[in-house]
Amino acid sequence: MPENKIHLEVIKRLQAKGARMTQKRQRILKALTTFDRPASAEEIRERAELPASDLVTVYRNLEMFQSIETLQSIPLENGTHLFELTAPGEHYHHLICRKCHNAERLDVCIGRSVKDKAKAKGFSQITHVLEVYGLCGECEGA
Amino acid sequence: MPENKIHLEVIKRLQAKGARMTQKRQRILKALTTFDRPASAEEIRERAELPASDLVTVYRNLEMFQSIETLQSIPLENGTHLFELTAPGEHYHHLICRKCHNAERLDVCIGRSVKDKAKAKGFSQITHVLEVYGLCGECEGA
DNA sequence: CATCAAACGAAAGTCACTTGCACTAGCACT
DNA sequence: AGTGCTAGTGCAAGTGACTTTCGTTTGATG
Repeated sequence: MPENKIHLEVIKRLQAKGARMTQKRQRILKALTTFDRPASAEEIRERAELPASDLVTVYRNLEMFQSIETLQSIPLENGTHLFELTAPGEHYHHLICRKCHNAERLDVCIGRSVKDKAKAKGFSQITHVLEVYGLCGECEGA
Repeated sequence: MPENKIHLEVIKRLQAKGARMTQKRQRILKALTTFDRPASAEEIRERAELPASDLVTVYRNLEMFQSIETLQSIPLENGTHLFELTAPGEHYHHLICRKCHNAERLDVCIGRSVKDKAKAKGFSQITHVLEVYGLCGECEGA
């Protein structure tokens, strides 16, 4: 999805929630579009050229983007997260280097069968996480 | 696997690492065998009848059990973890209520295909996480 | 342009987990 | 059984990724 279209879709979804498109929000969104891999909150803050004190604003906006289903949070093994823009309502799975945090998408998804199973057991509001961790070729030697 | 056999297997694996079977370690291991679902570090501490100040010992032992591949750490959406004994070298996937943290095992595993893909991309020491979150029937109403 | 809730900013708080260090206790070897 | 080595423990303090509070600013709407 081209950056421009993402932008419009986000605005539409924000309005539907009674939320606004502010300057900071735009900068954070724009920064997100420049990454070719999932990034940490701190990396996003830097890329958006916001001062360190604005990390709180970054977190609040990441939460907002998640709530309108255009951002995905990817858990790392140490309990922290990386973030990545998604097509509205979509999500992806990744192969992530546990050292350098480089990540690429994996074309596996077990969403359907898993969702059916969970529903059959009386669960609602079902989400799932599937991430693969390892050491990439470059990090293995070091 | 019966509790007794787990115990022996754990001792064997500890010895292979030059680690000891101490009293605290035994209590924590025993406590782990009494859960029928993954538990938090704090729950494990209580079940092992250790004082609050011994939470650090619990964490250290959980780490040890993970290193000998008899314990699995299950990430929750909020960045915390639940822990569960496993058959040596095995791991499981779960359907977890994001409110009450009740969890049951799911008989899905994508380990093989995922591992092959990751290896093909030059990764080593590959692990993966697959967890399904939702609201269970009981928690949905509340 | 006025209004007013959404968003922001600074500072302080939370909480799961980790670390440093002095003390204790398994285990191997007499 | 005793002794020495080193893993393990206990306490206290530290870490770090978020979260909350509250007064101020700002963007959409009329």
